[in-house]
Amino acid sequence: MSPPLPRDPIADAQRNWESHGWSDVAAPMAAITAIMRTQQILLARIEGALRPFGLTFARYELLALLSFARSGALPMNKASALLQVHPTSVTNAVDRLQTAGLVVRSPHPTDGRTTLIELTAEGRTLAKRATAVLNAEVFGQSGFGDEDVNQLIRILGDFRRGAGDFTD
Amino acid sequence: MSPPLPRDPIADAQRNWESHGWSDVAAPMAAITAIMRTQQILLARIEGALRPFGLTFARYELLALLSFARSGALPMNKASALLQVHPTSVTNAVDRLQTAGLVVRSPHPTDGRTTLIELTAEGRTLAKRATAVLNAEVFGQSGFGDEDVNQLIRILGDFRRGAGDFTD
DNA sequence: GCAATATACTAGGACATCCAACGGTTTGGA
DNA sequence: TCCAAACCGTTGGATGTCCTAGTATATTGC
Repeated sequence: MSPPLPRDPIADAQRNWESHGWSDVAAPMAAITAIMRTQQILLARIEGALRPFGLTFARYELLALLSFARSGALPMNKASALLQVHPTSVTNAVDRLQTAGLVVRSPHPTDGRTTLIELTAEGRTLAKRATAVLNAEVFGQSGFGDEDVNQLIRILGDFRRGAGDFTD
Repeated sequence: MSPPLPRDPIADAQRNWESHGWSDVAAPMAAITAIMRTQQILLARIEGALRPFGLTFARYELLALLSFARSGALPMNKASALLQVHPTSVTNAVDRLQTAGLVVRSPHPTDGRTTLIELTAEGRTLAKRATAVLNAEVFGQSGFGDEDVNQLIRILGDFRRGAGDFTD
């Protein structure tokens, strides 16, 4: 951990934007930059909590998604759509999870094109243990106030809907 | 662009958390996951706007930072601290910017350990043009309401201060 | 029924990030 | 004064993401 800076670099950037005649977009610039930095901080916390399990965030998300599917199995394209990541990223994650014995690939019974990803028993127990740690160490100590959490869910939900993630 | 999902996958995840007895951390989980996804969307927009200039977001941030330094030059460790990224990331970015003729490395006049990064004339003009495009295409059309922007700046500012980014 | 189109996954390359480790430089305490 | 500790930037290795292209399978239209 490097020591804290004496001043908020994003607030400084916002002031720089304003003094250069870009006042109309200075605030959105600051908000977007803050989102970038916040994501970086949160990702580091999450990956730190998952490291003892040999998981990354991408692989954990896939495990968690499978653990919520009633059958414990999903087609790869479905996983790609629900996680909002590129199909190649799913392929990469499945490769490593399969090597670790946490999931297995199996052919789709009727559609020869699609591949099913299925949780193994070890995968299911590891997902449960990893979720418990994430809940305790990250989500339970997020640093956001309760009301701020609700604001974030609403603001970012509006944004994601507007960006075409979903229609609700 | 894949078509929008019929339902918000993050809201579904929040419901799954609640139905599994993790109601106390379901909301922060949803907020944090939403930040992850929002960052992904915004990063894709930014990189799309910068691609015509041959810049990535990391390289643009460095160019912009240098353009605001009065002398147009900064030590690498200073840039690393202000951008909140690892020194190796700065090394990587400087390598590519220098190859593109946008910055040059120069030795520090008094401290033999440190290297100064300095904007070239082309680097300065490219930074200005790229900023204009980012302002017009990304920051000016963020999709966040004015009041939401202010909320984000405050909420994420509080979070970053609490995470040790700065003391203000 | 067969060709054309669409869909699903894989392969290889480009980038960025982090970590661990390594020489070169500076600083501060013995 | 001198040597150990701290600091600075770079290198190499591992991960993850995206993109383009290619291969195999399904579906559609004539």
